[in-house]
Amino acid sequence: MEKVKLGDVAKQAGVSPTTVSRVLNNRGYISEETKTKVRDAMDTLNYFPNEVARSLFGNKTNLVGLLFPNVTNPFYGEMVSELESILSSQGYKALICNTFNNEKKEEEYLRMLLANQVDGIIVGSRNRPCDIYQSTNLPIVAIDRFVSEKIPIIRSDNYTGACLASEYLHEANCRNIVHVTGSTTQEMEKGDMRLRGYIDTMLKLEREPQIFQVGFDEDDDYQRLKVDEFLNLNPDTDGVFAAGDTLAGIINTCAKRKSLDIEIVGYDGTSTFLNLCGGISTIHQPINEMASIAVETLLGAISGVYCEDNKEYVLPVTFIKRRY
Amino acid sequence: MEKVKLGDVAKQAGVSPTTVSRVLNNRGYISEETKTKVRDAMDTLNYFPNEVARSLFGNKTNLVGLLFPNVTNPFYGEMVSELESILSSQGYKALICNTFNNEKKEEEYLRMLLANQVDGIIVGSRNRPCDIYQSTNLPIVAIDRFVSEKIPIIRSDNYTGACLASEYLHEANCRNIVHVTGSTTQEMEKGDMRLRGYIDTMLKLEREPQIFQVGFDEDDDYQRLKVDEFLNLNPDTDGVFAAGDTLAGIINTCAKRKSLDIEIVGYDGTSTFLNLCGGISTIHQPINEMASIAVETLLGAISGVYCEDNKEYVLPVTFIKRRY
DNA sequence: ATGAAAGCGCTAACAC
DNA sequence: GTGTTAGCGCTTTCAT
Repeated sequence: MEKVKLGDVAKQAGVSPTTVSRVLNNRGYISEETKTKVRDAMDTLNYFPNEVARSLFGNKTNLVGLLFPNVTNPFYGEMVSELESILSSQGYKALICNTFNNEKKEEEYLRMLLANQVDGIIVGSRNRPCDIYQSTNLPIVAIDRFVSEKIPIIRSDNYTGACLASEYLHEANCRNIVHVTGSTTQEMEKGDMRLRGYIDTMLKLEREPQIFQVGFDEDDDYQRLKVDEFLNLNPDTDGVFAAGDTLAGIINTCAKRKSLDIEIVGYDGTSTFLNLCGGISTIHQPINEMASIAVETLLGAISGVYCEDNKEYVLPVTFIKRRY
Repeated sequence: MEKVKLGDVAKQAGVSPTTVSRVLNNRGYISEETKTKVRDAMDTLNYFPNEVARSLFGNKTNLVGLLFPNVTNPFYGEMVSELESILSSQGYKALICNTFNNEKKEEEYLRMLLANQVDGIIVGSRNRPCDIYQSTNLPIVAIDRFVSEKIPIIRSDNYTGACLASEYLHEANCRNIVHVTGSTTQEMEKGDMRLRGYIDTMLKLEREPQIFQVGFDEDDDYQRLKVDEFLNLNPDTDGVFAAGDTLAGIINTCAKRKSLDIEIVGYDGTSTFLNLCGGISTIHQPINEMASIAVETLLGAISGVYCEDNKEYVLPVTFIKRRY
């Protein structure tokens, strides 16, 4: 049961390879007669073309690299799922890469993707971008992350989302509102619009911002430990704006175990979170729209559409209130 | 900034393409002198080999197809994440395919994967297997699903897991224990060991099994609706073994909204679930081990290791008790 | 120890 | 309308 190739079909149909190729691609003029002859041959031999050979010739693989921290995180999971679905509907295939926010891994993956001649990349890793991004002119778009001037960003309105969350907690009469975030370095803080939105809102309300940082690269158990520790030291906390839903869930569990009643607002609003975590409010990012725009922008770039420098697509978020 | 190819390196180094290829692959005898000459040329030109061309020649792509319902589901998300990580560490790349349990989609993806010359496939879709599986002899392994005699299965011990869950609910003094499952067809019920474990346990305890089926292909909102309806009709339900954690979460939310106190046990035990859903017990599947074995088995098959017919790897589960 | 030439499976000029 | 030929970028016999 050897692999059937174009030449075999040609022989079977009694024509030249070129003719078979023409039938395959619907190019040039071919008589209906030979067309059916070739099609029959294909059917009986159960032929399908070798995409690797086609890619080599055409310099086009229809392959897109998806570079994200980890599909285990529901936000990235849903994003990747949606991206793949859209890409697939457009005839593209998705290579998945879990970077775990590791610069080194990201770099390796990038090399791999380039070597495999992907037509484009969608990147959502959150580590410092590596140098390769500067030296390639492969079409790339980024999700909620700055990579380089040339690479357009698709993100939700983090600042407004944070304001909504903070205002809600204020209006819910929380007395000690804390923002729990993954950001840990100065550099990250600078670009962290969720943090900025929180701080600005608190200041506007003439309240003191209170930030608690858990490393977002740390594993869940470590985060749980840190949160636990924090709540022990600050048992009067009664309002939390968490920078992500997973963190919100962890905080919720810790609070419940201590019988603390804390009003929590998360960020992301994935369907997984909405299903699993009924009692927690959140800021919903429009993942589907973000994915749509990301793919559209990428495929545009692939087909040569010029994209201005520092382009950003900022999509609106919505507050989802839930208290069972 | 054209793409650098092997020939360019050869020219730069003043040697033949063959020599460059030899250096690249560490084959044959080459003097240290030319080796460094070639390496320098590669460096200055920033050369990396075109994997598509290599694949075409070598008839090996190092590509593996991952065919799963949807990475949005935390179980598949973590499974795919883990599979990709392991594959990547072994020099393989992962093509992700979300089938949404759609037979037609699965078939399209399969064709696509075959056309793209993947070296193997790991499949976790739950629909009826399509015919292609019979006609190919590409290495394939399945996660918790029968595809064909030739295709080994890796699964957790669904039967024992269901027994553990049911026994727990019994011992927790639940008076009305219901099993909520996605299975809807007779065919599915037959192979559904979680269902069987539940029924057998109930009978052993001389209790009446009570099954409630929500379509597992339906979207979340529909499931929520069905569960809601069920709880309206059966408000005395105080114990539920849910066939999956997502379902468990949905049931939990519905119950809380009705202020019903229901002891729930889910199935999967993903880290996402454990993070987001603090109060619900579950049966934990060893996803990492399953992924390990799946990849090991697949790579074995790829390198020609024979695998007996109807091979099954059944991994032990653990009960995780949680009530905040 | 190195190079020339053929070929992986497919496509596109260019002929006829 | 259809076939002949060359070539995508790389690897590998087979010479030398």
